Amino acid sequence: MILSVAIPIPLNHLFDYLPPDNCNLQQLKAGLRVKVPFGKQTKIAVLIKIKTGDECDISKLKQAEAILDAEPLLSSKDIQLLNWAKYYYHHPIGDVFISAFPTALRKGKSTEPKSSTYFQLTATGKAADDSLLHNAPKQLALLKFLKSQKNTLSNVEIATHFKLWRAPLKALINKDYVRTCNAPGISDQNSLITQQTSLTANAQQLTAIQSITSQLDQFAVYLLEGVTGSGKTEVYLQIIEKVLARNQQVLVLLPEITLTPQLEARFKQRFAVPIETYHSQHSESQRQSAWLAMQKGNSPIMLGTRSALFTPMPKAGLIILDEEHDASFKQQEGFRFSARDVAIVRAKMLNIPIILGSATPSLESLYNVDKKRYQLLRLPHRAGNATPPRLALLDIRNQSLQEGLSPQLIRDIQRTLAKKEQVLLFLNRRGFAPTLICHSCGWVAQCSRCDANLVVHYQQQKLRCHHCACEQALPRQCIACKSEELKPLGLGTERVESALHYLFPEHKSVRLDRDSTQRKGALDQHLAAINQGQVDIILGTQMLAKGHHFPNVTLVVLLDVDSGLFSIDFHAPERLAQLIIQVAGRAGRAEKKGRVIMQTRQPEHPLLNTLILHGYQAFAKAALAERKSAELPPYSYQALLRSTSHEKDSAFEFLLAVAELINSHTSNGTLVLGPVAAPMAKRAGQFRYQLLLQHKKRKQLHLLLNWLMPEILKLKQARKIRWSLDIDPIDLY
DNA sequence: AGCACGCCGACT
DNA sequence: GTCGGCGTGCTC
Repeated sequence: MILSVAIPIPLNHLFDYLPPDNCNLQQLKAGLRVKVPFGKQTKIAVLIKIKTGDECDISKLKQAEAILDAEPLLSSKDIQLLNWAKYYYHHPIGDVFISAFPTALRKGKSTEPKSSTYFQLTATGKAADDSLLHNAPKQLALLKFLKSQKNTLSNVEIATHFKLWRAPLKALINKDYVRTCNAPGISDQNSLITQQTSLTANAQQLTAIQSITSQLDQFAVYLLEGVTGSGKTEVYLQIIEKVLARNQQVLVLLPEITLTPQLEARFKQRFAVPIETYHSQHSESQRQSAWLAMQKGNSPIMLGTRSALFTPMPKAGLIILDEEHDASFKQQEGFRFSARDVAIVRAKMLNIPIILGSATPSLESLYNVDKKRYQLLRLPHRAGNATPPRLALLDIRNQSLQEGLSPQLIRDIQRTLAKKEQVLLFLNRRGFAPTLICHSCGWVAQCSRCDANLVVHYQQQKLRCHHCACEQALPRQCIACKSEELKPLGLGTERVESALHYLFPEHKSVRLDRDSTQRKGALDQHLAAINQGQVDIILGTQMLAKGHHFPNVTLVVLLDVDSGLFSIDFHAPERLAQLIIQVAGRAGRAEKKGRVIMQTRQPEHPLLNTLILHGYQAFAKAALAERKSAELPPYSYQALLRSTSHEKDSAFEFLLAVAELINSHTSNGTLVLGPVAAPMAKRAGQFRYQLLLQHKKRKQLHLLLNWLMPEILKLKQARKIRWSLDIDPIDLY
């Protein structure tokens, strides 16, 4: 018998081993982790196939060191999905398979909790002596709490609750859980769902809930388009309740931002079942226990980011992917999968529904609605009395600006402040100024390692590159001509902040960007101050755009909307429109009506006008029409080959060789665009080039790549540089 | 990806 | 005379 295993290295084939000594051959199943010798190292691999001895030459096979799991960690459905992903993304099999596991399990950690107390408790079925827990304050607190419930819990129940402590510690400490959970064991989930009062759904919410819950037993993709504040979460919660009642598991995927705690709180308030969370801020062991709780079917809900996508679920019933347009669902290095696209394939393989939620759906998803692949459900109204904000362009051509603020804008801000309402200013550029220029000779401070200007940071008295780790002291004299006429050029949040101080000296303003919130807890402090009304003007970058509620903000300003209009990337208009709507969503969420002002030097711009006059749907329609006439995705399919090297020529020559390879092969109609220098041709000392492949038929593009990938590995140019393949790239950058 | 082997420049 | 640079090749 031979074990074919996937090893996490950049080689696209399996490696064969003989089973380890004293191993029960009956227990060998795909999905087990195996420890194997590999060259001079040992690696953790995943068992993919079991072959009989006569399929290959046994004589030069090594023997595996150990089988690490008693039962497979991946089911055949999981393996099927990972195999699909490996083909679709043309990525090495071992890398793909290992990405399904939390890092602790990738390193070979045991799936058994190793606490000695745990074993004593499970072995004896008795509650432990307190003195055993002197090193484990959390366990001790839990045990003391459970013992205090003596009148409702038997000793065996105390031990069982305690046994489960790792994953749902908080849920256990919650009295509601203990009360509703007389016979613990997740198999009886119904008793764990709290019958708290859910909010009364409005007509649209009800339609959405009913459409989905009436067909929970089959695959379907629902696009839930809900404007900001329309109550998408309530729809999710009511549907999840139905899925839990069917004794099934739910995976909720969220963008990589700090929204998880808020949603987690809301879920915990609603459901008294264990709820797992899975994101990069958790420790390795926290992620392992969350993953295992789902994998064993012990927990019914997981809230997680992209990396939670492959978490095994023996009782999967529903996948929800919120903010589906968000770019963070695409992995941007290594195995570059789209969690949204793979989640849909997963739902299809499991024959369960998937809900994609967004206030600003991606153009691909709207296209799929058009093609009747997805079912559109709309929540067009804000909950309660809140009215949608009014959007307006403010022409700043020929206006004398004070640090980027036009006279009319300053008057509008003053009026809003006079009404004791808050103002939110958005500028997606941190630092004081993006450029430092010599007024005397024209010298510009540039990064030595990147094709980028250094950004002036006045508070720190530094010039910093926003693309690598480079920084230097702010010079007093021009490096070229020694003149002292150095001028900061352009606008960053730091500069606007100082302008706000002298324009509105009576009013408190706060700046929220990566620099001002680096200190742990700083962001929360600022947000608390804002919500307590201690702040009049909120100024910030991208991080303001998502999720936060500022109920007293009635004026939202995008200081410079033009910078988003000139990108070479065809995704840029879509991104900008989504950003505008998301930022606008921060205004007037309570009773007060909100307005949004966008400063522009392009007041006639068709995209901006369509968005403002006719809304996001109309914008999306127009943008899709443009994509269609240009034969861009989703009307064609793309794959992007990137190369980087510290030598300019070798990065270029590699892609040139690839292009020649394709062109000399057969022309199956694949467009070969490039190689060209990346938009930022040099970054952190590395030269960057790219080659774009495009075809109207996905199938044809993938056939070409099937042939091309092994050929690339044979190219001698490939060994000198680093390269990667990105299927369905979302930024050509 | 690692980690070896192997053949050429600056050092005790 | 060695130490060590990274080009090339292999991993069941």
